[in-house]
Amino acid sequence: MPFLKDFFLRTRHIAFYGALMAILVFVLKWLQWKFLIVDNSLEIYIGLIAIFFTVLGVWAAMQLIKPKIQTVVVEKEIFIEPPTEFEINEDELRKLNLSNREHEVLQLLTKGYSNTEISETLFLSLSTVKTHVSSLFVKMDVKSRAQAIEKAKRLKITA
Amino acid sequence: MPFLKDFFLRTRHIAFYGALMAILVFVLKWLQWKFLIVDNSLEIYIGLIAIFFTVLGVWAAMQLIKPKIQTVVVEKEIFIEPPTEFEINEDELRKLNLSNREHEVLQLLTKGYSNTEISETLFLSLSTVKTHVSSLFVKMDVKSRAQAIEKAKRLKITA
DNA sequence: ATGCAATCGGTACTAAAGTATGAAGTCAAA
DNA sequence: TTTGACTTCATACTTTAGTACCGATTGCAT
Repeated sequence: MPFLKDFFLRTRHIAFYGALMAILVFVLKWLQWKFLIVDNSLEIYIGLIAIFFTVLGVWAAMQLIKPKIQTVVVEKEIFIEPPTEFEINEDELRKLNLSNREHEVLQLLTKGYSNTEISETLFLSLSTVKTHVSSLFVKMDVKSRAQAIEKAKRLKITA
Repeated sequence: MPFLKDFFLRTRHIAFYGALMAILVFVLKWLQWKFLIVDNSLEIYIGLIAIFFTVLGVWAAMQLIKPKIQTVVVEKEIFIEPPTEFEINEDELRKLNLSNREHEVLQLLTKGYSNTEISETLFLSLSTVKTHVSSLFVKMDVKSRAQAIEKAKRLKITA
């Protein structure tokens, strides 16, 4: 019973437990006297005792049970990038003020996706993709997807 | 009292607890009868009850509170060479086996130039540029200038 | 409630890209 | 010299990209 050992090691709680026991004795004595008078309520008395000590036991156990510490090792892959530190240029990206959807489209566009491929990937109509792409070009100040890809790569605003 | 909720949720233990309680009632009745005869041992009786239910409470709590597991996630950094196609530049470029003119066209193409702009820059006809671009796509195994730009940038085969 | 940006979608059109095929000159290597 | 790769250019065609306008809905902030 390792928790008992821990229990006695918690010396700073001994005084508290002592006091608790003292109070308990008083309560029990009172209950004992009262129910001896009433006499036929011994079952109730015992029941109360049982409930009380059950709760006490639960409470004690909760205090004493130390949480099991489970160590999970997660392998975090880190790619070495010899030539340049690959960092997305958040500043430049923010300057463009792209909407979420436009940014998604840009990600695929810079991977060489055609408008049709983008529409199939994002479950959009070709029309919608064209709309997003056009507004992208305006915001990026380019005139073709080729320029958009070149600029996005140059400014490192894509993953 | 969340553990009470859990207690009732553990339906497969209900039968066991029921049986335990039945046995307990018998024991109590026997103790009650015995100590009512002996009468002066009520304190011992109560003490046994208290100890029993304390132990019961502790035991129950230990059974029910075990899901309290503290998980510590430790990230183990594993360094991985990025896809070995990072032989970069000259090697990959040579693999493509591009002609001089094709390489020139590729340089401009990856800068976002249109076919017309390339033709004007290199003093070629639009037709010639298209020819070069088409053979470029074959050699680079891509299907559009967008893919060509993406691949060229990825393989770092452009200036 | 009203305005606004974002999102989605459409039609219609133009521009550009891309394919296929052929022709012709150059130039180095077999 | 013949062969083959490279280069140049052309025509004809299909496909994709891009532009311009439009309408509808949603959600958010004033």
